[in-house]
Amino acid sequence: MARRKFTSKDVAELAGVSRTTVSFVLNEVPDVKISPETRRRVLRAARELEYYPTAAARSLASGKTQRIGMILGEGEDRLSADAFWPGFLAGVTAAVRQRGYRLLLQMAEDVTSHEAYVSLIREKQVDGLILSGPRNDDPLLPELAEENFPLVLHGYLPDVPFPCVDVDNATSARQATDHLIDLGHRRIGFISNAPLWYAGANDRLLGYREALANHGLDYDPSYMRTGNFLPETGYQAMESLLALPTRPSAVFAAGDVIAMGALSAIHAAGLRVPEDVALVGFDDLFVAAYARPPLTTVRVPTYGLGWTAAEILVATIEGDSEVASVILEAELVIRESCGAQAQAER
Amino acid sequence: MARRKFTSKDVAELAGVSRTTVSFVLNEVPDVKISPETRRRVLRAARELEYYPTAAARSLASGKTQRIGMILGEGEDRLSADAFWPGFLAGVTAAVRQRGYRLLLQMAEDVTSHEAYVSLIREKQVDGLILSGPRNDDPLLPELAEENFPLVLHGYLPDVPFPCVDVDNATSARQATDHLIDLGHRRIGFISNAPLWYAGANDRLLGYREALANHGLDYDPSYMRTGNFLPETGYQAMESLLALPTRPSAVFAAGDVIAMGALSAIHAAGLRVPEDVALVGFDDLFVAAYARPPLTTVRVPTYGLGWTAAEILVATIEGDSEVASVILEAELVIRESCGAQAQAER
DNA sequence: GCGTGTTAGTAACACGTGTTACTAACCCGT
DNA sequence: ACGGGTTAGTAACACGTGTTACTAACACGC
Repeated sequence: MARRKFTSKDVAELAGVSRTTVSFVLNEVPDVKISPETRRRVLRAARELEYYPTAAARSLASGKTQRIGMILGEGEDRLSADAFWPGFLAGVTAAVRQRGYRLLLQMAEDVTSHEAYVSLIREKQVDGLILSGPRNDDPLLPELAEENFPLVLHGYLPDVPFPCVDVDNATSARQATDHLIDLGHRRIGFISNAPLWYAGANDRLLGYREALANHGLDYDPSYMRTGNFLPETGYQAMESLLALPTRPSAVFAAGDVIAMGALSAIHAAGLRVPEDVALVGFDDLFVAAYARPPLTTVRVPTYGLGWTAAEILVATIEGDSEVASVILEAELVIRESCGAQAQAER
Repeated sequence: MARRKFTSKDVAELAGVSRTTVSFVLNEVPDVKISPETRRRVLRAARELEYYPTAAARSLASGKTQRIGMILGEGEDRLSADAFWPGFLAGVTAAVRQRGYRLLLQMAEDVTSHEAYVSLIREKQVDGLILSGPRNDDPLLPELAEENFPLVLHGYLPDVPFPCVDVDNATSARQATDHLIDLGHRRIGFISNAPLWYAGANDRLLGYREALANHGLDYDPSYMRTGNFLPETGYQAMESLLALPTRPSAVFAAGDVIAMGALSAIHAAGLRVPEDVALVGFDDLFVAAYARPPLTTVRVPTYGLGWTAAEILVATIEGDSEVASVILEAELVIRESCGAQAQAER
């Protein structure tokens, strides 16, 4: 059967000191005087017994859990299709571990029901929370702000009292659209990656419109479609764009999953990419590089976003400083679907 | 500032009962008599104070954490590329949540160092563990077995005393190869998804060889290559296969990521899929359906695997019964890269 | 009226740690 | 020799819950 679990009391007895001393030594409490000799005895005893302090007892006594929570707010169908958050999660776990924390992962079927994370917070399961894909109508956010609960949002929201971590969606979308315009396109369609009440989706639309405006092009709403995470929605959106009297010569699909659906629709219509329709995506998922043709897209530093979010959260928890939102750079990755390479060869 | 956190003592006072009674009522302890009247008073008081029991205190007293851990053992580079585990993780979280548990996620840079999860277990952070991609030379496994620590392995290992959850790699690989043979191919190459000391990778090779043997075909080692998770390794493997004096007419790439790399290599060599080289993958990642041509592959029920692993683990923890390993079915998904559709149209 | 159950509830201990307030011993200058 | 400061360490309480052993009140059969 399971061998006996040793407690700090056992360590204390073996080392011939009090339990208090054991705690002082193992936690390296500053400003407390312990002779090198006893310190050594305690460490040796702890090692000999393979002593690990019980997490629950430690939490209870100290009020800290050394855990942070992360809520994935999107539906499960999206999760399976979305290659975004593996990188994000990898970044979070790496940063969190380096700082001596652990990660509690929770999925919420829809973001509106915050049932998922109130209990996490109220039960004191975690010291802080990373909230991914939040909506600003969540009534719990102001309350948590008032309590000074450590919270970091992934996905920028205006007018929230929490630090946000995100990519500059508007600027990146503008650059992607600029690129298509520079290649000579004038009728450029847009397919959003998600409904526009997602701040990120809306920002990408704004960047697209800004690029048009900067080049004296009118924004024509009939060239705009909204996707909804899944490739099928991209397929339908592109189908409908291709059915227009004068179809766009290029399309900016503001998400690679959507772009993959759009790509299928173009091929299904018997058209070629980029000759008949140029295409640019967003996210640089794994799939983008291996599409036919390889997809020009905006590379989002998922790992960096995760790492940064976790860093900020831990800093907030430990009161290191006043931390603010961080906006990371995204980079346009030019492959073949936009037609730039073909044009360059000419 | 943070509003005062209420304890069960506060609930007891408000309801005019003892703290013990509060505990009995809220935990619905069986075989204990509480009058409906007081039960109602307690529930009302708890609701009024928005009482949530503190997780740490509960764990300490009961010895249960209501948490399970999960270790992702692969390198981070693989994680970013791999669309396998989002589905798996979604399945785990869903099952776990339904059973009233939470999920602690931990990444281990390499599987051999079990440093990552000994502390999880010894600190009693979790009641049980799901280990993904384990190796059977881990010296800690026998020790944990002796302690009866609840553990479920994702990825089948022979001769381990723990329940495993996996897909039947050998059978599925055999079926995939059968399919190519049925299409008339005789020179069929093989590229593994990972080094062969991964049990899963080796099983897929065995299935491939079994199919050859069943049809009276010789296994020719010069047609075998080992991939290593990343698409580049698939690219190189395929390049080297194409350079053979008589190149294979079909290739079974035992992982979609590898298959994508292989696909690139075939195109780069100026050859067509499936006309010049037929290709079959494994996993049915998101990318498979959107490759050009769409990839014929083996669909692995990632969500189901995750769900099942979690179910088994919780059952083990709660001592529900003696549970054994579960092998789920994988299904061959026929698209275009194998050439079956083209052949059917003829 | 009296033992025997049953009902409804409670007092008290256990869980394993962090941390504050206190002390005993020793050093040192005068 | 003696007060004041430093060193090295400890006793005791706090954290918030689960749970066992106990009791007071009441019903019931005879």
